[in-house]
Amino acid sequence: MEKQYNAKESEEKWMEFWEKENIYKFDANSKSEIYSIDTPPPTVSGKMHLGHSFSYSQQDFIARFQRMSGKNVFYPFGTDANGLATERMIEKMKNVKGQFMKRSDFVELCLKTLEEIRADFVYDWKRIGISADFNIFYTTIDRHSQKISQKSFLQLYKMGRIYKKKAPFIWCPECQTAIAQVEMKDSERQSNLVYMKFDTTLNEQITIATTRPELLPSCVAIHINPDDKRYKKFIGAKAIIPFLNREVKITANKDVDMEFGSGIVYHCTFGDMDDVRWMEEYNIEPIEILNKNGTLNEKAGRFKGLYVKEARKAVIKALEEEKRIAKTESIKHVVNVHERCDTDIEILTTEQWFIKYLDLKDDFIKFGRKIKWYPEHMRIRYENWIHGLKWDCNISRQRHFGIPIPLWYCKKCSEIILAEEKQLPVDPLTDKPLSNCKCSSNEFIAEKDVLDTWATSSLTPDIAIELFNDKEQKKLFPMSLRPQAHDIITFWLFNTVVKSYFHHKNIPWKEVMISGWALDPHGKKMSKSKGNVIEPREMISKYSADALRFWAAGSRLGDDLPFQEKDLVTGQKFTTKIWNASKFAFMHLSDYNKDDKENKKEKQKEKPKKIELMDRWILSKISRLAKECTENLMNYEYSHTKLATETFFWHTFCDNYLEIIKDRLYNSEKRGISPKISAQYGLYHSLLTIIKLMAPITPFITEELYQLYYKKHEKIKSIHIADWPSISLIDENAEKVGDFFVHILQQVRKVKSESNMSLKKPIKKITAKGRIPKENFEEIKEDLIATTNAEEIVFEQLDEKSDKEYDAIVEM
RNA sequence: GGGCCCAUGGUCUAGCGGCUAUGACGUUUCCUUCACAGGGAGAAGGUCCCCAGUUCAAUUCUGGGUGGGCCCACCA
Repeated sequence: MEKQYNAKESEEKWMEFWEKENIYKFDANSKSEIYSIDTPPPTVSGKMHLGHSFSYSQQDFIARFQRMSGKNVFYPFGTDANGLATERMIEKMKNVKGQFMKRSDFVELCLKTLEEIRADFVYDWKRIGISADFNIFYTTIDRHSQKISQKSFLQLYKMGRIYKKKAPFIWCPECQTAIAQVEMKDSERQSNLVYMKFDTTLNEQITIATTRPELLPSCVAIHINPDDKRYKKFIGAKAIIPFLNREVKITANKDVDMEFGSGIVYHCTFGDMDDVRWMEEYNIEPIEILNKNGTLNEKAGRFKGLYVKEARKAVIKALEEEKRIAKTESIKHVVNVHERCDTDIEILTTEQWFIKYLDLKDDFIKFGRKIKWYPEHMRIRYENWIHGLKWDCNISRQRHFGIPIPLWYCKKCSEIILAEEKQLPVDPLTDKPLSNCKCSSNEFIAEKDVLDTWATSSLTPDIAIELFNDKEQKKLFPMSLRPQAHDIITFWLFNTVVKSYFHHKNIPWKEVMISGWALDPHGKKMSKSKGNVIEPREMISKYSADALRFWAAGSRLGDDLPFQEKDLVTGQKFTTKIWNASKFAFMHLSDYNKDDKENKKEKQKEKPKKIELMDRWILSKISRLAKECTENLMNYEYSHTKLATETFFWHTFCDNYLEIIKDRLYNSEKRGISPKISAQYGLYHSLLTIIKLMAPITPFITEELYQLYYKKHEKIKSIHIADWPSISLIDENAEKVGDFFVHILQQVRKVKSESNMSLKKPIKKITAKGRIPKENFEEIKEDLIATTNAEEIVFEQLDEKSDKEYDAIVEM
């Protein structure tokens, strides 16, 4: 055994070993209970970040625990390669523009490129020890996923849940596609609030403040709060739009904030979703002036052809020329931008596909309550989101790369012709329907839109399960667990419940575990723009994957944890310590079974006839520990397992137990062979239990130690498929006596330390006082003399009146 | 504006109606050739955010406040 543990070498070795030996392979034919995990497929655009290593480690603790507990773990791995994020990455990598290419060519390029980078991307997950079965692999864009996603679309269509509608929706002029609510993010910026003067039919001007003067040609009404005494008189009159000399109504609207700007709102097409709502409420016709690429159209009159930002300047200039600007204020405000490209979003009326689901809010909440949430309070976020839903789910995107919406339109009668399930996956642009239209026409127009990423990612349980045959599928659904972080409860989790509701009339998983986030050292979110991003690869090469996982086990499930590099040192120290302790143990266990011939016939061949009291003590203590850890892990409380095992290992096992048994191990000629075998027995089982309890958290070092010694006795190929410890050797009296031992030992150490003595220095006499039976004291006396290095120890029984449980008088 | 979570020695964290409040990092004194100096034995360091209530008893339960984080909505 090497003097020092080489984490890098060892971790790479075992990572390859696990893969080669198929340690984590799912056995579809096994009769064991299945534990299935619907893992988040990480987005391939970009490297693994620290947040990933945090939450994936946490789910892996559970996967490994369940596997060792005898479950047949179904743990597929997928990547999310669908959607805009990927499209943009490929465009950048290959220096192309999707919109100038034939769709099929572009998609082919994307698929090819993804194939090139996949191994490198997935490597990160393997490297931190994720115990998924990487052979059960999917990407959300492969043919298999396309088929399932399109099938889902067709089924929903036939259920009457899908409709196409022309409606104002959030639009990104840069990507030129509709986007979802969740794809927007806030961007705070400095803008000018321009106070514009409009003429009115009352022959008195009104002043309106806006940050978007360029929308002026699209103004359809002016809104004033009826409670506003300043402007009340204008209600019912008309305002005249500058440059266009168009009259618009001035209406009463209670939604108007009298405090903001001048207290008057000009209602445009469309400044925000309020404008859309008001349009319906007041039955006003929109005047759309924006093209899909963000330029103004002919309805904008003299501003036609300008991009929004240019138009803003031009309108302000024109207003100035007519002396219509009262003042300009510089304000800080928040605008919505597309999270992928940081472009200001607009609201445009386009034709989009929707899933109708607003009527099912109550059912979704009911389903949410059928799932067991860890931690429980995360369910409230889910319900909150559902309560706040205002629109049906938009699922169409006007992009090249994505899963095509599987239908055509009849050229003659405009009838919709759906693809048939047997022809999936289908691309309407290159494929044709299998039969003619009812009107007997065989000419079709392809639907060009593709499905939004979430329309597919919400099917990950189906995608994974449908890789198997019908019989196996039944065993796999609903899945046991959905692990993920809390930020995507509102879309990925929610959308998956929705799809499962429609397709299975059932919840997709029985339990969900929601991880927190890895934050920067000051408790702030990590982001590229703040420059506070920590690279897991760097941390792994500097410390180790085990150290990183050890850190990830340090906070309760659901809690965010600020990352501090020094915490990785703790994990690293742990691996060193357990390496050294094992080195010691294996040295003393090398002759263990050999010396034990007399018992070899029996089943428990290595069990000695008499187990010494202090060995019964450690075995009893560790039995309790194992039980506690098992219960904790059943409830996803891996942090308790880590803390309890770590503390036990370091203090109870290393500082005390190893010191106590040294004499019996080293000096068997003096102490006898039987006490030595007893110590070996205690050592063998307590260390093995510790290694097993830590195996889910630090899989590499524990595998290394298992392979070095235990494998030849335990005969199982890897510790990660060995049995979870169910050791049950509780001995209350041994615990009581052992605790007495430890207290006396501590007392002696304290006295020595306080007088600056070496712990090895002999002492004359110890008077050990306690409440244990005298005969038990005799049993531990020799160990106690050896461990404390005392010449003489006398025992005194403490009586009932004493306020102390233990006491020791040390004479030097 | 709405919701959720969190608040414990300098830093991070465990915990619980009653114990001297857990552990790690850091600080500090000493020890150490026999697994480990990336170690061991000690020490110092806390009004368990504030206020009120429930209780024989509150760091723990309830209400209010303050501060932080996240999600959602709004932002003319």
